[in-house]
Amino acid sequence: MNTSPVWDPAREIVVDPDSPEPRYFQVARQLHAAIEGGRLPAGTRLATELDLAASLRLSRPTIRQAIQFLVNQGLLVRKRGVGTQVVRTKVARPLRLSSLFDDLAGLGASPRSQVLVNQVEPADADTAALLEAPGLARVRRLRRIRSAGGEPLAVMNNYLPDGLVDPADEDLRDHGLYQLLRSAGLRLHSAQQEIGARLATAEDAALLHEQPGAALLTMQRTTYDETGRVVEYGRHVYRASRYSFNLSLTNGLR
Amino acid sequence: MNTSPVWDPAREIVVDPDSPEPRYFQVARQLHAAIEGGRLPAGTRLATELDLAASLRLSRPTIRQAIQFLVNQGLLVRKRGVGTQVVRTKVARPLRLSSLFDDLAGLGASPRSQVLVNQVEPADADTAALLEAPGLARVRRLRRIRSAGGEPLAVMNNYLPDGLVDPADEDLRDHGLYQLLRSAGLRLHSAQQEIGARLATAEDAALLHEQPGAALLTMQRTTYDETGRVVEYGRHVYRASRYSFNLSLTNGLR
DNA sequence: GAGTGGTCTAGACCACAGT
DNA sequence: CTGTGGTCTAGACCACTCT
Repeated sequence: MNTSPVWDPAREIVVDPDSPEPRYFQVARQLHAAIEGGRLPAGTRLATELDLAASLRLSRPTIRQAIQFLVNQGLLVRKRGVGTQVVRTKVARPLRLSSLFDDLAGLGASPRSQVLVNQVEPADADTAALLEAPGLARVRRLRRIRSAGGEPLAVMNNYLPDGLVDPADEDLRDHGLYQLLRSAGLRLHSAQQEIGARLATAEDAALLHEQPGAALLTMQRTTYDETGRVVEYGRHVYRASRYSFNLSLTNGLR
Repeated sequence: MNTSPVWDPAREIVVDPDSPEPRYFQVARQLHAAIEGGRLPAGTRLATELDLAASLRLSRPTIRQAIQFLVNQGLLVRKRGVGTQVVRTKVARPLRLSSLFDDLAGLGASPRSQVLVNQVEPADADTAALLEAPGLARVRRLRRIRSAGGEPLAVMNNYLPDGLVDPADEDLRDHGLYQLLRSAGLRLHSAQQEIGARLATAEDAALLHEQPGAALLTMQRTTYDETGRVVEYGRHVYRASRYSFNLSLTNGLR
């Protein structure tokens, strides 16, 4: 017995064949909105692919493309012989490679950066190795204090190959580094992160309004673009009393 | 000018149309192997989709499905009007939802668990809330010390709804919890993790061979199955001097 | 203009789940 | 058995990139 309701989308989803937006994406977007908006509650069974295709006057592959898009995001689950259901998990967003700035902005915490260092320097061998660019002559070094609500949260140190971006201090004050990199036309592809912990030194403590010996989170990250170049290397410390890393993971669970 | 070599796969990829393995997957698997094995070096341009289809005697949509599969994994990059290239990043695995046990086993560190608690208890209101099951009467509680190379690494506390699994202490000693859950037929779907840091209490210190006040990493995780049920909630502490979290992220970079 | 991936169609047969 | 999603084909036209 299956008592789950079946949702008929034909009344709610409208596809404009003349729109430049792909039809599969129009369907996926409106389906996504219906799920997020609660009009398609968790557990709802979708109409079959053939029914959807008939209702929306699209071919089945197009419908499948739309559904697959949402399955990849973890919003829908398909089972052969059974049907397609809305996943019951509340937040099913895939893990994003995000920056502290984006995270805080998403929370409405009005993040700010105080720029301590923003300059191009000769690259020593260690730094060049971290950027995986052995012959690199010059690097841009950034050192910022990130605050929210008037309280310091983190000290962030970044190294970038010279020439990628040339941000003014004001840019860094109001925008995340990732945002600036994307604006410069870079396509970020992947990153390696290492998250650890250590005790605050006297210098950490002074910058972060903590006591020496307080618990700090550390994060080191190397970010790559599509061509495999290192775009940025960062070493950051966060006040454990005021910050933690939150990850939403879907798919590929081992 | 484009000096990138173009790889002709016809010599290396063999598709058996009578195999139960889907054809698109046969192509994707062998392409994946060629990339991992170095026969398809980073930066190589693939033959066009039409050429591949002709060479392998498959239709273009099937070829596209194979390529899309690897694009989703971050191994290939497609650009309209240009072509498909092997990504230059070394490690482009998507972030996996993995357990400490899996991580250590992958490193050949021969992880072991000492089981301190493995029993079913009445569920109090707080625990039921953590498992998002308000009426829950009984929970299984686990408390384990995870060690590798004779040194303790972490103290792990888990809560599971009663009835999902009934592991013997020996199972827990030699297998990760995720492994046991999958063996029980559960399909893990997503998880929410929070990573933080704090100082070691006297109890932490005794269990982990650390000094009180040492830096510890903390991780809390809620794991969901496909139907949205909470499968497991865990609160763990790790010795920051001997452990850190390593994440490989691809796609969805913000 | 030539070549590439992006989208779309209208079918077909198969594998699996539930009855 | 019926219904579902999974796979596959052989075309078509469009949008973008580079020359």
